[in-house]
Amino acid sequence: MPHLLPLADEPAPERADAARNREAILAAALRLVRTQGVGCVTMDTVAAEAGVGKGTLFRRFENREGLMAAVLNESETAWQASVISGPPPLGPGAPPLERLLAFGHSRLRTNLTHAELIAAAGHPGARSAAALSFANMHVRYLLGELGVHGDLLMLATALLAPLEMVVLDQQVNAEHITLERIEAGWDDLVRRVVRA
Amino acid sequence: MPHLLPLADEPAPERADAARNREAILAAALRLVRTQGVGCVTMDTVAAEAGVGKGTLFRRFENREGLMAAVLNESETAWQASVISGPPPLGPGAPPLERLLAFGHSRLRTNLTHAELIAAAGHPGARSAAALSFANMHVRYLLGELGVHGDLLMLATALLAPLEMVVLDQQVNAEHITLERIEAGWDDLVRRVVRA
DNA sequence: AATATAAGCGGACCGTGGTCCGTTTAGCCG
DNA sequence: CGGCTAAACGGACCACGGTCCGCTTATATT
Repeated sequence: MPHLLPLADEPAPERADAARNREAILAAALRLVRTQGVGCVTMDTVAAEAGVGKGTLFRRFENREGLMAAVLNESETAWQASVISGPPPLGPGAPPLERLLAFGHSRLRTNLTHAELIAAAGHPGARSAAALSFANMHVRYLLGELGVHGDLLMLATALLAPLEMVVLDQQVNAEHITLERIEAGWDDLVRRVVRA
Repeated sequence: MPHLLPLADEPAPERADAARNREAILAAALRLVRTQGVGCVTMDTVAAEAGVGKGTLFRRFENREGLMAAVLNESETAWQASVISGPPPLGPGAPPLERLLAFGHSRLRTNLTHAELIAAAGHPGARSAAALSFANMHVRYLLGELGVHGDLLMLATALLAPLEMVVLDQQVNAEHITLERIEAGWDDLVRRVVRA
């Protein structure tokens, strides 16, 4: 019997070898994505590169999408940090409207930069609500600062939606709309929503 | 040498057996989707059900997504018809704002209804720009009627974006937001954009 | 009707994502 | 330190999407 009773249901601490493997896999995946491009990274390849069996890989990361989501998360985290505590106008210090506009532009570029990875991470449900929910929370906060009234959750979602890759991809790759026009369009949308 | 010179580059008329097979495949796919659900419909199954070889199937419909897009298209077409020439407020006859609101609600329900199929048809780039571009054009038209000024293409895209399945799925399945709230949120968005 | 030919056909084959299960090992306890 | 158990491992195995290529057949032409 264990000395310390498990409080609530802790997700069971990861065994040392498990942790080591998780890191090895993530590192391998990151390396391969960088060198070969997302498309060429197969699960077998990653397993080989990480020096583990395929089974291990699938136990740590539920499936390919999960692995890609984890890889994507590396950069996502850095981006979130720069939103929370980076230099203005993206970070704190600038007036709310400027911050909101900067946020949109930054998100736009970031998404476009990681387009392949985002596609491979698939369905946002899989890539944890985390990313999406962070963005939503931040926009909601800025809308609040701007004195906007109404259902802020919905409003934030509406502002974020046109920045989703599904939409962006269509605009950029099928309709050949320039980045500038998309940015301008988004700015316009924001101004209409906040009635500035 | 042919009697009639090909004007421009006609896409070469489909051979009779080819046409027959295309229909057989589509019918089989439709039947299977209805009875088994989208997830259980494999390409082999469809081929078998249609009584054709796998190769044939892949020649007619580039890939699984293409086939699903074709199946989806059946209902999509009917929906488009009801938008263009159905009864008001969705169809013509009602004032533009009412039509726009009705359009959003209808689109919302339709997307939710075909959620699985839309996911299986994947990437909107594949499911031809057609569907998306029809919706965009219609919204643009209604915005024009409403006397909205600005980059209507972008505005229409912004209004359509929150109705995309990626967004809806997140809201309904992860955040458990009610349909009514989503509708209300969209109505609010529309009113802000058109400044009604 | 006979012939030519390009379009179409089908199913063997392949790569990749994902599962399963017999074997190994980390962590704990006496 | 030796033994025990649950967790983790790894690679054989499977299913499904997608390709390839030798054979068949619709259609046009005479």
